[in-house]
Amino acid sequence: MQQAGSGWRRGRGWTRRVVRFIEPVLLLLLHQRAAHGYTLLEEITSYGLGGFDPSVVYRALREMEAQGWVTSVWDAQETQGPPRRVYRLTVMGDEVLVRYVGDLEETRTHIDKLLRTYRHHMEDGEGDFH
Amino acid sequence: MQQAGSGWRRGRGWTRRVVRFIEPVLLLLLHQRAAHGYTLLEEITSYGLGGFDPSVVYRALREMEAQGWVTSVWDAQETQGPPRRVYRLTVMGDEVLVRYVGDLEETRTHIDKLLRTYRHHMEDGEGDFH
DNA sequence: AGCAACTATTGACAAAACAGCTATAGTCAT
DNA sequence: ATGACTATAGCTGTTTTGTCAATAGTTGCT
Repeated sequence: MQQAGSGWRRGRGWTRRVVRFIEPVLLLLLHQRAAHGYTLLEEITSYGLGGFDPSVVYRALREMEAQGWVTSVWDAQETQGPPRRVYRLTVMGDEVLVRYVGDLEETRTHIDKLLRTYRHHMEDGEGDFH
Repeated sequence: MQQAGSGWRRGRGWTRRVVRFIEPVLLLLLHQRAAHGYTLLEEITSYGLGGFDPSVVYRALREMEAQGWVTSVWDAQETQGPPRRVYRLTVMGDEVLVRYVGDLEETRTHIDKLLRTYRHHMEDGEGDFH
């Protein structure tokens, strides 16, 4: 417990924002189209994720497959590089995505409330510290 | 790794939504007014937190005090029950709150993007699974 | 033929995050 | 005194998450 600065988010990786955010993001991307791990690795950057080690994505995919949310097959067409797995959403994965969406809507509601309360409190002339 | 149902959020506690969400919530509440741990424990429920063990809140408060974000004194007026600590935001805590707010705005942006993409994809007639 | 660069995947490890349980203790009403 | 309620702190175990290292196929140079 060091006292460096205000201690704001000391440490390394801070790409994470919401608990298990990578799962709904991957499910959504696979909901749109089947894809390889490497492709997904690039696409998740649009959701504020990424920048971290590829193993994070591959692990998430493997775990989701173990849960039955996605299936994978080796890509038939050997485009370039080693054989790649093509991940595809299952019906169960589709259901999980729906639940994740509902969950994230709730999360957004709470974040919104915090942000609104903060701004509202600021406007009341409490902007200056005590 | 069990296969119970779709495995949706199996386990115990799931009050958590955003990483370290309890910290900005506590900072915001203390920004509004100094308070006791027990009071805060009740107030955080409005932000989707709570339902968990009180030790979670007290631990968070102690850690934030160690970081210098809050200070505490024993309450002079012995209202009822054992002596209570009154927590108060420090200037540093105020700064950290500002950064947390910015961080949460960014988080909300990403959640919004996911939710928008999902709905947009649904409207395109992809509502039915494959 | 050899090697670097790129694509792809997996496993092991370490640290951070987090909640539950337990212990302690003061006050108040019965 | 005893149980209920308020209040705080310490310990422990699990989950989550990120980094590093290992393996390996393909392509393009040289």
